[in-house]
Amino acid sequence: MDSDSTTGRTFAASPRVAADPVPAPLFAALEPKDLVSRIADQVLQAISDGRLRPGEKVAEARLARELGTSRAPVREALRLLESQGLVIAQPRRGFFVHAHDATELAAAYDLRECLELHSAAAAVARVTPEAVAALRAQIALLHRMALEGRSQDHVVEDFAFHRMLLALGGNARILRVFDQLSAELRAGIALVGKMYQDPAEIAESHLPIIDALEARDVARLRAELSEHLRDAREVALRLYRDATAPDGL
Amino acid sequence: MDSDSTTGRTFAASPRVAADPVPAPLFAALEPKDLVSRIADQVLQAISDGRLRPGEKVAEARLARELGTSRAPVREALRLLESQGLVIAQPRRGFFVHAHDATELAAAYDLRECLELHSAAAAVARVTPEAVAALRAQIALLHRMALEGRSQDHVVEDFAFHRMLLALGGNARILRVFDQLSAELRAGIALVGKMYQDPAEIAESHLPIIDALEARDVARLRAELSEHLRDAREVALRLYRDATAPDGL
DNA sequence: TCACAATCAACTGTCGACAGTCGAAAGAAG
DNA sequence: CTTCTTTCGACTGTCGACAGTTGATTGTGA
Repeated sequence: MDSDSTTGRTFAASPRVAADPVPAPLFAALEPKDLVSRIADQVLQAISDGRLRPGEKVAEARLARELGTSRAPVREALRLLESQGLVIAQPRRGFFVHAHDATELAAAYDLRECLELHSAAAAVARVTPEAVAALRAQIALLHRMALEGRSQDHVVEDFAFHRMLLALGGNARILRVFDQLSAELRAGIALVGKMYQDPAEIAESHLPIIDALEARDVARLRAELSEHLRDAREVALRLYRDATAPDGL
Repeated sequence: MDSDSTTGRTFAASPRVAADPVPAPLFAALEPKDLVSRIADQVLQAISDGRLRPGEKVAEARLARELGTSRAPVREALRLLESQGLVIAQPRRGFFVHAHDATELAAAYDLRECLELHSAAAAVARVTPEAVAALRAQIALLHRMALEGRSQDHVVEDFAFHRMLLALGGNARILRVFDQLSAELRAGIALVGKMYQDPAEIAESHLPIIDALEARDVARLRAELSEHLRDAREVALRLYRDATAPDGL
């Protein structure tokens, strides 16, 4: 897995894009073997994998038993995920995996478009040949995932690509919002999983974005991103409806 | 206090702007007397008031003693605030009030501009005479705060105005990000507190925004917002530097 | 007086426990 | 056989406790 821990407590940014003016730390801080973070990651994984389905209850007592810990760290981990919108707490009833509706999904994509388009200007201003190379490498990776049929990883790396783009913008705060957002969206996408658009085609569709970035053409970059994201939203919404409609009837 | 609980667990949106297509609930859900939320609000208040200064340690044991509760709910509340970036947990060391630097402050304002400009288009499309009236009423409130010299409340209501504007956009997800963001910014602003720009002038400066909105002129609204926010950022950054420089030397 | 080591109080991470609550299963009444 | 009531298991909210750690204080030697 290439993205960060996605629990909102990001310890180190992706090292592939030297976007921030940080002096490139030689050593990443040892991940403090934080029980809470590990539990949060486990639950996140379970949601992303679809082992925990939307609306399903996440009983802290049961989770603690299975993980072999006490309930205290489990509760804290769930609160962490709650603030990210992945689970919601109903007082005296427990935690439940957040079940999104189409409206929320659309809103999330709208927010995503907002962030990415805004960052485009800064990205163009700060882009370097190395960054472009890294982005192209990421697309190559996407292709590989497509060929190997690893759709789950494909989604992950797709988001990683967009994250790199955002990182180029240099706004760490925006990056944090995107991380939260992508965790949610990935969880939503996990629902439909296999029946995804042709992955190779998706990989392809990122190339015009890189081209526009390399040409330092803000308007074109914005246009390409806008179209790309609109497509992604379209696909996601359609898949969402397909996945939920049969259950509803 | 007019804004919501700002702990990220928003139970009801501001009722003054009928932006969402929600059927206007007659009764707000009774606030579940959630110990965790109340503790989080207390700490948030303390940070906003400046009783807890940036960088200061927030000892959960001490907090629990003073609040008369056990440490468990205090820890959960602090985790909640951690995920909002208001405090940071250092493993085995405890929680500390997040001390922003100028870069982060600028990034936060950048994100804010991103959200508000993006929502402008939707706001224009969905604006109603009632919404405009509510916004004008809010500005009147701002004026009153200015006259009465209640600068703390002035800041709160200023954010409330912008929140109303965003609510008009109809994207609940964006609203959530803004709520987090404004909690952070308010905490930062609380630092400087009294020496704020002329409050009456600030209240005045919102009027062109409403005019552009009423005229349903997206471009003008964007321009006005952009200028307004750039000013706000300028002031905030200058105040920040003034407030921190003397301490540094 | 200053640098360094031993000491110690306070705090964090985690645990197990208890009371109250919720929802489902079991049982009674029609 | 259905519907309402009762019962019961499992779970949540909160608490106090214990072990290990941290930062500061005190004490020691030069």
